[in-house]
Amino acid sequence: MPQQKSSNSLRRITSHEVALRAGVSQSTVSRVFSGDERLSEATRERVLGIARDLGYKPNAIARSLITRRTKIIGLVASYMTNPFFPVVLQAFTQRLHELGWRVLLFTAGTSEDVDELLPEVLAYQVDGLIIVTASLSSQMTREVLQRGTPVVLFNRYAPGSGASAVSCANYEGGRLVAEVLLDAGHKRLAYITGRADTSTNVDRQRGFLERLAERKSHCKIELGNFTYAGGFDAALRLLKSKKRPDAIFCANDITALGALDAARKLGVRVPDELSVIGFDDIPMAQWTAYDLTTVRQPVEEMIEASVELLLERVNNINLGSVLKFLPGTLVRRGSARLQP
Amino acid sequence: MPQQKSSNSLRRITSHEVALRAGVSQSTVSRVFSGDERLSEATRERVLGIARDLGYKPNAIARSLITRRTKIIGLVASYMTNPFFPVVLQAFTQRLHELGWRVLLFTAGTSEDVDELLPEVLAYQVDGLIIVTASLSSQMTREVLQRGTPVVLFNRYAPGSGASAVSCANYEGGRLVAEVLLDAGHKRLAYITGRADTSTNVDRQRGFLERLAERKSHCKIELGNFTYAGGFDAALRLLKSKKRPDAIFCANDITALGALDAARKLGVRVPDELSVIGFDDIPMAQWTAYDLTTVRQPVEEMIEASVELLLERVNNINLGSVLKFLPGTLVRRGSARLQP
DNA sequence: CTGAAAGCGCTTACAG
DNA sequence: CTGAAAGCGCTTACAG
Repeated sequence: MPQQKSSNSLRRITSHEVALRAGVSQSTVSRVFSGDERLSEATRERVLGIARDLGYKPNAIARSLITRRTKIIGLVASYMTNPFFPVVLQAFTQRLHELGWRVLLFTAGTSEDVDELLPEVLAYQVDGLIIVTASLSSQMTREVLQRGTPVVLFNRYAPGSGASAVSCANYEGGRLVAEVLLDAGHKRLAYITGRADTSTNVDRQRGFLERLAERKSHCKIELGNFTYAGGFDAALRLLKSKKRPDAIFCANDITALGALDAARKLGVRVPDELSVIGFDDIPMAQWTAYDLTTVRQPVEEMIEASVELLLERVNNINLGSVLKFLPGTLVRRGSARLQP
Repeated sequence: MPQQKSSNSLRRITSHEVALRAGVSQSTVSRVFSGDERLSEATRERVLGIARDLGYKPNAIARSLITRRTKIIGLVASYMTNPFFPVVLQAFTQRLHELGWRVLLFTAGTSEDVDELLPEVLAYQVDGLIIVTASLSSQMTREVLQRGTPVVLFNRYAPGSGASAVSCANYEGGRLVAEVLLDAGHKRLAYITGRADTSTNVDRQRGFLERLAERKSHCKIELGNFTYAGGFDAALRLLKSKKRPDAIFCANDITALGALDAARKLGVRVPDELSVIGFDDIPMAQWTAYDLTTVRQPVEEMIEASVELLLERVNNINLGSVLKFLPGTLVRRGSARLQP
């Protein structure tokens, strides 16, 4: 097949050309595609037919300029190494697409990156912003909200920032884990932390410790940093210590998988000698090598709630901010010895 | 803090307002931000200062309309359950951001979804398209290319479609695995397939089988579907059969992890009784529970090459399509008994 | 039910 | 070095 000449096929079709061929005004063509009611069936059909023939589709950029709505949501994500986030990302884009919105994606390593990147996102006039686990500086949050762009934080919250947020009820989740571990008679408890600057870690830890305290118990704490390697190393330290724990609660699943592999390496039998509980319920928690007992985040409901909160505020900028905490549920698998 | 009135802060600042305050024409403001050379330092500074005070940033949508360039790349991805793709996604957005491009994200389950979604992407006048592992129908590919939007396929290719593509040298990778397994004296080989309709699976399998045939060997084949569960079940079938294999090559890493867990469940010792080799080198391949020997895809180079191919074609639509295959490298870990 | 016209917020020849 | 003006491709009052 010879190299195809693209000279004429390159011309993007506009509503003017469709109008010309259909013998109507450009306004009429526009009305056909903007869902205007008052149009005779005849003209609508004719325009639609010609548009189809020509492969015409309205230019969303031009439409955005005049309507001052892009129908684009900016999605800022980080920590893609945690398998929880691809799942979340996928669910968000799926849901937003279903509702007719587009997603402009930003991934960031650090929160400074986010602050630098955000003006670029805003230049594209996104109608709203979803921040998945990346953290926004409170100053930037204020700026964004001030220009009338609603923000929803997912999996973290920042009270007083003006941003709405949807998160798992991490505090209650932490309490729940403390409860079931104590109920099952565990005596030497440990917690492997996530990043100290995240509300997820802070709340899970606080819930766990507070419930332990209420029941006159306590626990060792090791740093884990929300990573597999962090969990592995932390568990190694715990399991090699003189009074080895008989139960470890990990700040999230990926940490717990590391802890389980540490136990496996040391020959510590799970769950007979050691119970391990995580948080998230990522796909790997079900893998037979792990069979991880964990607190499941209600991802679907969290996504649904986030999108709803955001789109409400896109439509009505005057709505105040809302913090929403959805309860997690304990998923009992083989990595923890619990009462039935 | 009382509810803040947003009535006036909601007005988006335009170049007109900046011009007014700076006592210059709107054209001049525009020139400051479009990097026009011929401007006195004095006016440039003054405009910049006022813009900063007002929080002005050019509206990218308006700019896109007039320049007919959005600086947006559409990224279509699927199979987010395979940990390889989040890594790729992250790397792509990072790289494109560095170069000043934005990413409009589309995730799709099936290829029919992609075909349906694509016109929506195109409505936003994306300057180029990267398709990560999702498959585009050849008809849709043709349409996209015809309107002058270059396409790069990542991790698959479609010769004759007109789309450029970057992929790992999967065929050679398959041959390499055959070679090292035979060299180490393995006698009973098996291959666990991925999805039959993907070039990655087809090429890895063909390379593996052809090299085996050249060395007068052959292998069993089981269906794995590129998933953990698929790998697990396939390996279970293989390992329970009368003539149990002593080496399994898996179409990708996630499949191989399933296979390793199947071996673990049956008490088959790795690598003494069984060698397992994967393809990709996902983060989990390093986990101590797996320590997977695998063919590493040169992700960084592949991303770099894809972005380069794409942007070249964005700048010059007349460039022909190019298929690029980058060699993978064997990463020797503990899951296979190989010669040093 | 339909058209002419204004305008969204920019860039960029064209003059000077 | 700078300004006035046209125009990117739409939507949407305003008339009729």
